Amino acid sequence: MRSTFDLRSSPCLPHEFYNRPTLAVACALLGMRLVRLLDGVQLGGIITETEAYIGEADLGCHARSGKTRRNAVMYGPPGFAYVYFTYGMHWMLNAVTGPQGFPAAVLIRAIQPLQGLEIISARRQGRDTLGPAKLTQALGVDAAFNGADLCSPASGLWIEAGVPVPQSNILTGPRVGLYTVPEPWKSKPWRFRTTLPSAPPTR
DNA sequence: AGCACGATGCTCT
DNA sequence: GAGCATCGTGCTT
Repeated sequence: MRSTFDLRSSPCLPHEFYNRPTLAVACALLGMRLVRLLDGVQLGGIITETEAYIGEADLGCHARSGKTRRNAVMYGPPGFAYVYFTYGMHWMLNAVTGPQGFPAAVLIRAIQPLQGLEIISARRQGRDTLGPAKLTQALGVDAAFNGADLCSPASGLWIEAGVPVPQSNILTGPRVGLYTVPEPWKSKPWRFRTTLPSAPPTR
């Protein structure tokens, strides 16, 4: 039984994990474990839904109009958090992917809570964590984490290896909420979901 | 179970 | 000044 946190071998996925085509990373992140160290307690869960946003050519991506102050982190090295604010109240968490200089990221849309269940439930007032703004609220992720290193526990927010998700358990579909984005970008099947590990409800 | 809508503020043109 | 990579409530089937 392992009851203590092993500081000698970092449990985090390495930066190279993210230095791959964004679609590959979006798939590979399913089943991985997102962890937030909040007030000395680990809150975390299995990533069950992601979306890919790929380069300036992708008109659904925030980089569609080039580099700005908001999206600058996406142009940086892979394995860092791109966190932005939207709809006047919600924070969104992305993992930057691909080589430095190429603006791309994976939006983490849902987790199934695994660690710190009571705190997560309290922060969510008993409601679910299936949704990009819901999970950031559950874990306490906000502007302070824009640019955070997802490959180091020192950042307080990282991603570890989790449970393997076979290809047959991955569902794809169009990305959510891109109402005014022109085709073909609006319909690209760049949303990925899994029903593992224990069949959370879909939304 | 599914729609309609209001909340609320930052970013970029 | 417009447009958001959303959520929760409340109302209708």
